[in-house]
Order: sequence, then C-alpha cells, then structure tokens
Amino acid sequence: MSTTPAPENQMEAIVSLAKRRGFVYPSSEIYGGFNGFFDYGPLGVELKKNIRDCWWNDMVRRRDDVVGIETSIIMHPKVWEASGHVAGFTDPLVDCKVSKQRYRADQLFFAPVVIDGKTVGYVSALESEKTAEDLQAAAESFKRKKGIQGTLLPVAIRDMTEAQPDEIALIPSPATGEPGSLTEPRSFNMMFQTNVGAMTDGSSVAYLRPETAQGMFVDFKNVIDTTRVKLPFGIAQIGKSFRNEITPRNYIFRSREFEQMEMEYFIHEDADWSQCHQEWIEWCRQWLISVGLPESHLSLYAHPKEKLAFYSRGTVDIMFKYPFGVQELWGIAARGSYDLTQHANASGKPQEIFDETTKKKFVPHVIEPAVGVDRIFLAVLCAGYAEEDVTDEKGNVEKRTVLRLSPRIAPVKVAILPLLKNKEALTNRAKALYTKLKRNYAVQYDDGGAIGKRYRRQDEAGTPWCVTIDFDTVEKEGDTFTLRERDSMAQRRITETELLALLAEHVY
RNA sequence: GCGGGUGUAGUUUAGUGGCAAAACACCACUCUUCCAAAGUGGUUUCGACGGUUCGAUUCCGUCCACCCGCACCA
Repeated sequence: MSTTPAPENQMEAIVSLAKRRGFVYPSSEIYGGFNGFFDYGPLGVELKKNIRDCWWNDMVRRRDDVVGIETSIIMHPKVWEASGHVAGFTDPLVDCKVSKQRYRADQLFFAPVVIDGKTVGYVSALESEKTAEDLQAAAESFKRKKGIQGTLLPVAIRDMTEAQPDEIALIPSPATGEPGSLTEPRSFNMMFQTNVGAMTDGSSVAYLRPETAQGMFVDFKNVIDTTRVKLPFGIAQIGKSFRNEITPRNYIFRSREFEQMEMEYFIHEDADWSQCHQEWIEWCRQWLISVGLPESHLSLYAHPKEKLAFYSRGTVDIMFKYPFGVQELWGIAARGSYDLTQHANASGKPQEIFDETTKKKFVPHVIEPAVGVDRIFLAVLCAGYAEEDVTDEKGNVEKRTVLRLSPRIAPVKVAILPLLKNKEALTNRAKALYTKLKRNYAVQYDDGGAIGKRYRRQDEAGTPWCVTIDFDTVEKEGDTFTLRERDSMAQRRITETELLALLAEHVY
C-alpha cells in the first residue's frame, strides 16, 4: 500500500528531505537565511547538473539545428533599454494601509478640489473609461458635503506617480474614501542594479540580467557570421538570471537568483510560426516526460490574446501540478521579430538575413521556449516524492520514504554495497566494481550499517539501483551481483556486463 | 508590502525565569548472509540583536527567516 501525505504537508516533507539529504539548503543559513536565495547541496548540485546536461544534450548536441552560447550576466545597459526591461520592469505601486488594497500608481488618478482658487481637498479614482467624469463628480460631491460656497474649477487630473509628497497624505483612498492611508508610490523595478568600474554615479549603472534570452538576440549576428547555421535554427543558453521579486514564495519556485534554459528558434518571416510554435510545445512536453515528470501532472495554458504583450503573437505555458497548485513550468512564446528589430534600431546594426530566392533581406521571427532549471528541479522532487507503508516478514508496518527520480537525472545512478564490511572478499570485489563504474557514472560506495538501512538511505537520495556484492558473487560461478530496484524493491541477479548494459540504456 | 501563525540538535518534536531534553539521523567500535537489526560510546541545539531581571531559551521590543491568506509576478 502506498500513501501520499496530504498536500498541505507534502511541501514540508519535501523541504525537510531536501535539507536532510543535502539537496537544498537555505542560503546563508548561519546568518539567519536570506529571503529568495537558496544553496544546492552535494546531491542537489548533481541533480541540477543532470537536468542541465539532459537539456543541453537533447536541445543542442543531438539536434542539427541548434547551437549553444554562453553570454555574460552583466551586459551593456542599452541591451535592457532596447529590450524594454528598463521601462517595462518598473511598476510603481501604492498601498492603502487601511483597506490593504494595492494599486498601480499609474492607474490611480487624483485631482485637487479647487474652489475660488483655493485647494480645499483631494479626490481620487481608479483608471476607467470615465476617470475624468468620476473625478469631476467626486469633486462636486466633495464641495456639497463640506458645504463650501464658491466656484469649483474643472479638476486637473494627475496619476499617483506625479503626486507630491505633501499631497499624498491628503489624497483619499479609493477603497475607503478617506485620506491618509495611501503610501508613497514605491518603485519595484525587478532588475538588480550594480555599478561597473570605480565610479558609482549614474553613468556606471548596469544590471544583472533578468533573463538569458537577450544574449541570444545580441549575439545573433555573431552566430550567423561565424557558424554555418541556416534558417530555421536555434541558439540556446543555460545560465543564471536575477529578478528582485517583491515576494519570493513557494520554496525554490520563485527565487531572486535562478537558472534558465532558453532557446531562441529563428524562422523565416514567411514561415508558419503557428505550426513551429506547436511543434516546440510538444517537444518541450515530451522532454519533461523524458526526465520523469508524469504526463498527468502536465497541462497547457494558452495566454489569452488580450493579455499578451503587444509584440507577442501567442504564449503557451506548460503547467505543472505542484503541491501548492498548478503553476507555470515552461513558457513557449512566439515573439515575432520584436527583439531583433528592437536591437537593430537601438544599435543601428541591422539584424537581417538574406533570402537567396527573393533576393531580399528580412528580420527573422522567433519562437522562444524558456524554462527554469530550479522549477524542473522542484517538479521532479514533488513528482518523485512518496511515502509508502511497507510490511516486513514479521508483519510490522514501516514507512518507506522514496524519491522516484528518473535514472537520467538521479544524482547517484548506482550504489555499490558489500553485504558485509568485515569480509575482505566482499569489500574487495565491491571496491573494484566501484572503481570501474565511477569513471563513467555517478556511483556511491556504502558499507555503513545493515544492508536494509543502506537500501533505504539510497531510496531517499533517489538512487534507482543498488548493487549488493554477496557471498554468491565471490563463491559461485558467474560473478553475479544482487540488483535491487528502488521503485519495486525487487531483487534479481545480474552480471557486470548486464549492469553496464542497463546503465547505458537508461542513463543518457 | 499588509494581516495571521511559527522559530529549541542534521530531521521531527518535548520543556523551563535558575545544569536544555527525547526519538530518529550522523560518526566510531563490536556484531551482522539482503529491506531503516542489536549493543556500547560519541558529535551537534534554544534564529539575531536589544531591554526588564541577581539571572532570559522562556517575559517585552526590534529585526531576520519560514508557513498560510491578500496583493504583486513587464
């Protein structure tokens, strides 16, 4: 019988296991932790590296039409002006301290109520089709209620980004109608700033990249000039990105420093982008399945047209059912020629390709599958985590915690276990096998404690197979070991040749 | 950023204004012929800072972190 912990406890159990076994630690923990940042421990770094390697192998090396690059994390500040991040990543927000409502400052409007040339108060309104009328009506109502005589001037509308500090306390909250509860507009540009060089004035400001994608666009010309790629082709990159998230949440799901795997697939301007988009969505879905995510936990979400960024022709997210809800895992966006055009305009360097048939130059369009390594990491942990009730020979029921990770990404592929550690014949054979296997695979040698305990220890680490060197190995013909499978706990005898074949088949 | 909750060992949790504990884990030794065996020994803890107090892990304050809800997530 298998039991799954209730959803409200599952994240806790996973976080606890991840810490206990050395997958994920809170960042800077001895200083009390640091919100939005995480460290990956010895098992975690292996798992993460395997996720990256699988993606790189499948996306770059095993394809003829995708090449890889690695661009710098800090790029010329103009990159982010051209991409729209300097302007678009800023969202000044205003809070109402009484109602706890939060407003975008540029969508919250106000006006002074001016009677006989004297400002007697303020009115406010949210952005709508008739903001001006609303404010005018509010001003008239204000005048009536206060019983002030005189001539009311037409209201002069401004939004909260233009409010003077001494005005903010006088502007009523749209929620309560009373002044005094609104905060100053706070700017939340999500790009981390730093300074390059010795000077720290405005001229030296640079940004930590909030996405790796711009590297592919900025190096587009370099790649087509120095390699033999022909449309359609992709440029891929894996690397760290940084976003100063207002509220990091859900463990490593939304953190301030994270790792992206992005690919920009460039196609002819006349190509059927919709079909290409669909093909990449399916490719990504199959890839997720290939690293062990159950199809049942995956779903697609097409962004509604009216919510798309103006340059986007369509964005589909592959969603994953996390314990805390169905959340975005992999976004596949059709971005048209927006990015290359932006950089062409900003840099003055055309980003074009020559079409031999039409003898015309054009800017390619792009399909962008973008995924976070950390989100896949969390997904495989959540999907693989299980607690089972197992009954032993005496009828005792015990809990088994197991991490069902695909052999492709499991941090340890095989554990080599001598049945007993005080019998040299066993340990010598085990060490020889260990030495041989570790040249090509991540393997562990473990002779500590009883065999059952070692099996369970490997279960928690997600090791798909254990190989036990027993007396039959060294005393009987055939040099066979016990192969114990993590998921079924089944055992069978296997030769070294068969073990190598098993690994070659499942670890790729 | 707001409201609520929570911080004690690697993990899960007891407990107290006066020597800080248990289980599991981990390490060592003995033992052990296939699913968290047994014995002995051992390492490790009151999130940080300040206040009250003769004395604070405990009470108070501030901060930090984590969880839940709201808001936010070009």
